[in-house]
Amino acid sequence: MIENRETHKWESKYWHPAVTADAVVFGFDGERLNLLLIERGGEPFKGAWALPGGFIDKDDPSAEAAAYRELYEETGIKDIYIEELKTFSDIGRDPRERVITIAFIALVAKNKYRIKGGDDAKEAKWFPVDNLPRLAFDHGRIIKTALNKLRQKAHNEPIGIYLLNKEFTLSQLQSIYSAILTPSADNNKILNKRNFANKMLKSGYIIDTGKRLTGHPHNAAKLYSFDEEKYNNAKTTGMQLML
Amino acid sequence: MIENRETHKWESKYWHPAVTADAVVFGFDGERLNLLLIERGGEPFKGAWALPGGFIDKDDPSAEAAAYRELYEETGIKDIYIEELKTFSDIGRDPRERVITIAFIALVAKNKYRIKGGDDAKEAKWFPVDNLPRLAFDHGRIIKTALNKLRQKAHNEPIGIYLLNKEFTLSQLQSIYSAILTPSADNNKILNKRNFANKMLKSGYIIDTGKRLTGHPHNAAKLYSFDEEKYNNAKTTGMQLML
DNA sequence: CCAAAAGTGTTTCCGATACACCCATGA
DNA sequence: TCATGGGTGTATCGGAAACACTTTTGG
Repeated sequence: MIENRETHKWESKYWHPAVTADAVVFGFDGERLNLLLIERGGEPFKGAWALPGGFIDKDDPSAEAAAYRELYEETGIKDIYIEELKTFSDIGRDPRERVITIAFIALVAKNKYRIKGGDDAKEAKWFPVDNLPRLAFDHGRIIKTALNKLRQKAHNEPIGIYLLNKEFTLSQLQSIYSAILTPSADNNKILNKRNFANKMLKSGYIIDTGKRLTGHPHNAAKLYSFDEEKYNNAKTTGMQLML
Repeated sequence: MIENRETHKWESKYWHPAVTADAVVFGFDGERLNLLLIERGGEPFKGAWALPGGFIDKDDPSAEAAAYRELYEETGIKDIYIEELKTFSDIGRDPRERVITIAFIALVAKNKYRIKGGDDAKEAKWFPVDNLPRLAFDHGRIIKTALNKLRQKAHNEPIGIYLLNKEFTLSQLQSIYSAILTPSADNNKILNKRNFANKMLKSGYIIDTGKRLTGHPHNAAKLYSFDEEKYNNAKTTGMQLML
């Protein structure tokens, strides 16, 4: 959110609302699913934490581009997976004026970035999804919606990929799925190492790089990468992709 | 879209765009998937066909409510399944001014309504999805997106239900899935009567009403209904719902 | 030498699929 | 009586799940 922009004026037959683009940014710390939030410096909800985002500018090419821009300005994160979640348009979401929010889900390889406070020196910080601070506006509801969608998607799409580095081990991938699906019943199915590996490798777009990850007191794990092209083919051909 | 509203004025630090709520309304004529469109009476795109919808009013409780209201005003349809699809926010979507559109998918039991022209006497009409007229704005793109999502959802959710009356036969339901999934490869799987029936009945939320549909030169088909409560339970418990 | 986690072979079992056949009805 | 579509029993096959065992490495 850039301050000190000149004032905008309108006159129209139709009402024009304020519109923001906010992102629910998920990361993975190796054990739990995390969420990137920004501490609010001013009223309303001063001191509470909010989703990265802000008002769409008339020069933003699209809402998605706005979410991307805001995220970069506020946290320095870019080059990530981003996808629309849902709009939130109820009356009373913001005490100042009516605001329509277009919410996005973003998936980041968390360790790839050292989060810095944004341009305006507000603090950005990762929180485990099961231990969130006080949230501003209706962002708690947005996060809940995002979590549901993420869990849903985990069944059909290889989203875990986007939370890891380009090269990853199967157990890293598996622990992500555990973290995402934890409250769900079908936990046990995934927990089996053997079956998880089978499913991933059979899919055809998890590629063995030949490299291995060393440095722990046990067998060196194989490093895999994700073949996006093969995945896209599979996606347009048939279905039944993940777990 | 109600005309003759008083003029709105603003002044704000942030830009405020015009926002519409449009619905991609699907129906089923017993054979093919249909789409409800409205002929445009004025410029731009005069004579082309557009999705039902219009500008969100400041009194609409939400974007979804606005889509619902517009649909009712323009076609008389209400009490239907409606769900958000995606927003479309590119520059240049509307030649007059920048417009952000929140698009919805609606599913209707087509034969339940006799479509009348709306308040403003514009014509509303059903078209088979594979034979659409000239479309206004970027509505062709929106429809394409909606079709993809519908096909996607058909695999995981019992959406076919919403295109039929409260009571329906299994073959009606099956022909809907054929119509939705037609271009897809896994057509053959569904085409088998036996397996389709098995899958539906095993799910637990397709209930035999005990009644039967007579009047054709063959066996009277059983009428089923959809148990929404059981479905919602199944949904929150596990997954793997449909085809 | 042990603990911890990687990696892989194999059996079992259930569910999806395919096929087949009978039934009811109106023309 | 016949064409049409509804309804249902069941054998087969493949893939998911469960289990078990070996391997590697740092402490």
